[in-house]
Amino acid sequence: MRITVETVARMAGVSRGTVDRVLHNRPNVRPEVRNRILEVMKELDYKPNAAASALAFSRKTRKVGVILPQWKGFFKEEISRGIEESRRELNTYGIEVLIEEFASDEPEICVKKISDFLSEGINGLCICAQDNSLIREKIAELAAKDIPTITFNSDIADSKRVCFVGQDLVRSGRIAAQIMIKCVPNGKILIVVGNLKFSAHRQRLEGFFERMTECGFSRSDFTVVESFNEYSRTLRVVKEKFREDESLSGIYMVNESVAACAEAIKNLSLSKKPIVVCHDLPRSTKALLKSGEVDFALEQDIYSQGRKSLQLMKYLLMDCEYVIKPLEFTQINIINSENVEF
Amino acid sequence: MRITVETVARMAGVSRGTVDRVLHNRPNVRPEVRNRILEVMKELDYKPNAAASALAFSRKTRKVGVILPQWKGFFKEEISRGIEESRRELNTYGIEVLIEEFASDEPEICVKKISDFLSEGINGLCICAQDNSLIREKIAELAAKDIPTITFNSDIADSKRVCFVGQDLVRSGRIAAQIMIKCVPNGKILIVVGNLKFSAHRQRLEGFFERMTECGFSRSDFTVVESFNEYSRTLRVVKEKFREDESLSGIYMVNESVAACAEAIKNLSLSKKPIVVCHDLPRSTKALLKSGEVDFALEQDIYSQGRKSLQLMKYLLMDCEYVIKPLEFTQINIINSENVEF
DNA sequence: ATGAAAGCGCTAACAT
DNA sequence: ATGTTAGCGCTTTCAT
Repeated sequence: MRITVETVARMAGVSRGTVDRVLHNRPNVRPEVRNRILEVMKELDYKPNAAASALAFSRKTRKVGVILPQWKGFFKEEISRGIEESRRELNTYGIEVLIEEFASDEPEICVKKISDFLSEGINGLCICAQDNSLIREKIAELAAKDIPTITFNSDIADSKRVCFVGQDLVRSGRIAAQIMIKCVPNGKILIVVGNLKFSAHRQRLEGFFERMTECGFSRSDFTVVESFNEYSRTLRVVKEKFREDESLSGIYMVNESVAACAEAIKNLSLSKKPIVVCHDLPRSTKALLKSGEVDFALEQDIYSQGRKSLQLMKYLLMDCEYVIKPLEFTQINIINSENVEF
Repeated sequence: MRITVETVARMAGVSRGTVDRVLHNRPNVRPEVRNRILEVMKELDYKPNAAASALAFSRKTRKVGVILPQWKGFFKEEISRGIEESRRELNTYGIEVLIEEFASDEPEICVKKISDFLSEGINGLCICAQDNSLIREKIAELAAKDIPTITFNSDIADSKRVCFVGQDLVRSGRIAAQIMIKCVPNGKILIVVGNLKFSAHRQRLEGFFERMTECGFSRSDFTVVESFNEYSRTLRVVKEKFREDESLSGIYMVNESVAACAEAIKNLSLSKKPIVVCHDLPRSTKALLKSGEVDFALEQDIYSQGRKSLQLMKYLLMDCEYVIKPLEFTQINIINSENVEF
């Protein structure tokens, strides 16, 4: 015999309605009755049937808003794929997913979009946006109305968000360092960082230096340059640095212009190609791994980030017992020419 | 308005029952009616509600048998964790999961267990067992009775199984080679293989040599020894080889005695520790990664293998449109000291 | 504070 | 070959 709410209700001498109230920590149950039901549930090892939950829950429809930066290309595709996959599942639960994009340098527009969502009556928000005080305040406003926010891919620190879903940046830097240590045990390393104003880039560097220091390297083993994520500038500075110092035997790319770095190295026609470690895995980087111009890439798994944030939102809306940590880190995969997937 | 079987049925001027028949490719629908329904479904972009499916499907209960080798320790724990997680979900679908273990060197016992499952009336089988003709025949017998079999972790080649869920062994060897190439660009490499009679070990070696050759290495750059997965023997041969040839600067471990290799190297107190690349990630190897005795491990993700095989079995039993490939490869992760999880 | 009952979308048995 | 109908287990009004 299967154990259902009915079984529990009968055993506890109450109705299904009351059992349901206990199951979801809802009010209007006498404490003694609540305890009795809790005991029966434990005794029978009762587990609610997720399919039945979903179906019944779907009677009342809810809405979740998703805000994305108006990017194009790989990042957009991957994050959309994750969102789309979850959207399907959430629909099964009667949760509608609304998606809006905004130019990442216009936080006012972003806030406006959130306001619009609010008038549409959203019950939760998933947002990928650069840290900004206007947005931070808006999240506080939602929180005051009991509308949970989840940030993903890029966190809005110290905001009233429920959690952040994304990469552990410091750790990703440490992983990169560890790879470098094994491939370049004693040469000098060039670090090309996009922009030291970006906290994401700073955190990666921090992790990288942290691990390098633990392994006995010192600051003098590294040369750091900022590329400001511009192709031509990157091309130029990388070439310059290699001409200045022939002993450079590794490059760590903490920036978005991986292709420019690769190009620079190609142009230099060095006697020994330096080891290249970079972050993220757009199609261009996949090609560079295959051609051998990049040796290792650390993947963000943007797809999972989109998916997981909506998934967690679902739990939130259904008040499941699932415990959500403030930082929900996604896996960091090490990719080389042999385990890239196209 | 939500699009349900009802919507489709009305639009096509038929009943829900007929729509359901079309949805699951069941007989007794006139071809013209079937086509009309198919068209309406496409037009409305109808997607069945998974929760409702699961719930209704669960009315009739089915059974799936799982056969595992009687191993202890890490492998067992991980595979069980995967099976257990899926078991929960399958229960939601009214699918009962029966689990049996057998000593891996006694295929007769294994066949007997399958027979027992058969009398219990299983509707599908997931099996992890070494390739063996007795088992292969048994799988054919099940197939004749329309009971699908899925092999996982270790395949039973050329059998009537629906698919194999596990690692792409050749590819895992290639990934190992690529790491070696970057860490040991011109030293010699010692390859410690468990047993050349194991096709799994041979396939990994094949992939390794394949990639090495592509990159200009030749057979003379490698020394291969068989360890027969015995601790003391491994310890001895590894020491021997290093004493014979001081230029060895990398070890590729295609065997189960990673700890023995690590021990050997420690004992030798070489001036420069060789780079160590190995397969699988039991707790002992995690510790060796942390301590720096092993540099890279290629993870099998045994957990996912257990989970995925039951997941696919569910699709099979529900005749979903999901397309199952004969080889369902699981991800191969590269692990170093900084991305191990304990 | 608790109970009763309707219904979520689908499947399968039964009826036609 | 097709239609009708009774649930699957849970949530949520509405009564009491």
